[in-house]
Amino acid sequence: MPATIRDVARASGVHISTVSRTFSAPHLVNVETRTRVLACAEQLGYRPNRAARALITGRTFNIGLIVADIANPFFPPLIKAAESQARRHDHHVFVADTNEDAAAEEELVRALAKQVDGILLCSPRMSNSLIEQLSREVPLVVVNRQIAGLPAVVMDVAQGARLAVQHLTGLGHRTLALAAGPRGSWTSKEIRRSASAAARAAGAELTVLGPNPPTEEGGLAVADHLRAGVTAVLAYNDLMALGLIEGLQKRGLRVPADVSVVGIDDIMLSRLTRPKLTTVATPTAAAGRAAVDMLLAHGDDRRTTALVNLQTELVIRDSTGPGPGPHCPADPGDVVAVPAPGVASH
Amino acid sequence: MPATIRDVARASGVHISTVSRTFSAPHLVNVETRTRVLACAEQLGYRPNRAARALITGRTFNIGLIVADIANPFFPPLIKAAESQARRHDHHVFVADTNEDAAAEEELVRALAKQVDGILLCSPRMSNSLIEQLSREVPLVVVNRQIAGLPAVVMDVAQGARLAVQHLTGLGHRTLALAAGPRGSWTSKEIRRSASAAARAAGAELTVLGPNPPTEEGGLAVADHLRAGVTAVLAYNDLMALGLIEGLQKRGLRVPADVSVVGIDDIMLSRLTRPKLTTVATPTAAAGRAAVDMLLAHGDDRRTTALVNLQTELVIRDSTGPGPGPHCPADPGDVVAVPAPGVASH
DNA sequence: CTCCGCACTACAAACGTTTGCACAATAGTT
DNA sequence: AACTATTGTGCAAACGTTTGTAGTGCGGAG
Repeated sequence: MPATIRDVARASGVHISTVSRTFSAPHLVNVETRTRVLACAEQLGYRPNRAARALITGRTFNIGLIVADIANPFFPPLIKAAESQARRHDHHVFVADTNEDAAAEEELVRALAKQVDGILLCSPRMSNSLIEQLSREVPLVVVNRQIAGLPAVVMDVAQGARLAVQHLTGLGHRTLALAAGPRGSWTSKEIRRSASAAARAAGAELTVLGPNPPTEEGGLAVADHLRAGVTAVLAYNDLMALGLIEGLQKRGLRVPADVSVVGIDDIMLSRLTRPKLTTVATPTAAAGRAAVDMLLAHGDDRRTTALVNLQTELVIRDSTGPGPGPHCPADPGDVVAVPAPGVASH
Repeated sequence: MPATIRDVARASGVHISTVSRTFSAPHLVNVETRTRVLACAEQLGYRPNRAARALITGRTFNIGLIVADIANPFFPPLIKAAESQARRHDHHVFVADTNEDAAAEEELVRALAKQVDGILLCSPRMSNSLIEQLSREVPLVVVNRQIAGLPAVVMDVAQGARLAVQHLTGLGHRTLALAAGPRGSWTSKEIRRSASAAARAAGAELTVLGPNPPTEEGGLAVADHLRAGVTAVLAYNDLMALGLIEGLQKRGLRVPADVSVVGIDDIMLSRLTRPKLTTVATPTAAAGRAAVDMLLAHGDDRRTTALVNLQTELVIRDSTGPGPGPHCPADPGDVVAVPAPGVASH
């Protein structure tokens, strides 16, 4: 029923190859035949069939986007940005949700592989080796994970975690806890590493609680396992931080009077809660755009296994306050900006 | 480079058609050849090329999902549910975001049409007639809009709005306002109609403010235009309600002591804010599942232009309190349950 | 006048599948 | 013994494109 290239050819009295070229290589066809063809195409409502085109060119003009959990407010801005950037390159986006399940990730990558020109793997929970193997089957850009030899976009959560810990120790907190994220999360490892180092450097104690599911419930659970004496907690993400606050308040502790809480991500949510959450802002939209750009540039120049490292920023709101120790203002110091390629230009 | 059906045929010493049938009609091929073929396929890492299959069968095993704004927390649970339901039917999901723009909707439907077996159009802003026209080009299921003759899944926001208004008038509020949603939203019209009727029935006054963008900012703006004397506001959605509360507090008004606020949607967010939001819960996940089921059943039996009307529910939390008038407990009355097909069975 | 190059277009072979049809071989009826 | 089913497989056409190659007609250079 829908018009094909053949219908257009018949209507305009040319061969199908001429119609094809009218769309894919206009400069090769005489201007007056071209306009005639275009007119017929327009009138018949002809739209090239991408499946057929993909079959012969091998390019689908689709990209896959695999996330751990769409319902986690961290992802939608990233998805949205990736999508609009993809559209700018005339691509469409398949979104898939793994429910934080490593096995589902592998299956989805394989299922999507044939239908897309490449896949954005966001916050993967798979092993590095599996990711490397998959990247041989389909172009891959990894987001929120750094793997040697693979193109990746990461947010500098290490820097963010350090700033957060410095902020807390600067406020006089000496006994800190880290509510870690899920097993398999590179980000969680980074945060742990960096937060531990920063605490040690400031002469504070930091105990790690976890792994936890990166959700409100995960944060709630942490509240129950918090040792007495802990006066400040850094959470793997905002959702956990909010759950944690909820849990602390349920137990009669006040935030930030009794316990300070810092999140990571700066989801929209965090501006609306009471107290407003102090958090490490991650540039998720920029990450989405940068990842798409890398994926689509990848074809031109496959050697470039680039790494984009996006700067994070500490946003101080109302969930952190002075601790028991001496108060010394944090040193905003050595923040290093690494602009994302393809982001600056827009 | 990737193995094709031909490679498998060669390896297992049969014709390609036999390989094809091994996957698409296993009962037609001898069990021992079948196992041999499957073994070869497995070993070669063969995965059928969906584009090629789509070309000849006309079925892509993909569905499109078009939403107004992924970053609006209302949508992710719907997307997630739709996706997992689609996967249960061996389908994948294209997600597209229109940025609340009617023109983008049309373009996206057309662009996706050839790549999918059908499209879920969520909260469309287009005109009815345009939607009807598009539904002739590609199978469509509309979510959050009721159009005669088209399959649709709607949430019974009319009922929800009525319950909300009854709740407020029952608390003694006499001067109400409705913060309307965006132009072109069927849901907003429904809410307006129903809320007005309910207010009239209770002898209360209800003024409509809007249209507004369905965002936090939209709600913030409404706070500035609120007439003195209004003691209760029903918002088009939770995001606006939260923005509204923010705005009211900025102006020194307390919620619910001075003004009561009710939202619609019950996004996760609403449980975490202070005060916790009283809201009309909409079963978004059920809607996503039901819509997918309708779309995929649609092929079997094209005559059934079904309508699924999902029940909503008033969730009373902390953002509503007594008004100036006499307090009379609301009548929970005539709540009608319309279970979604395909939901009950899972 | 001939030959070359140029601009344009037609032809046909692919891309990886599915599927109606024909054929062979086997088993079951008369 | 010659039939008819039945089962399994091969053959080839189709799906809607792209693209390398060949062919046409033309203008200009020699």
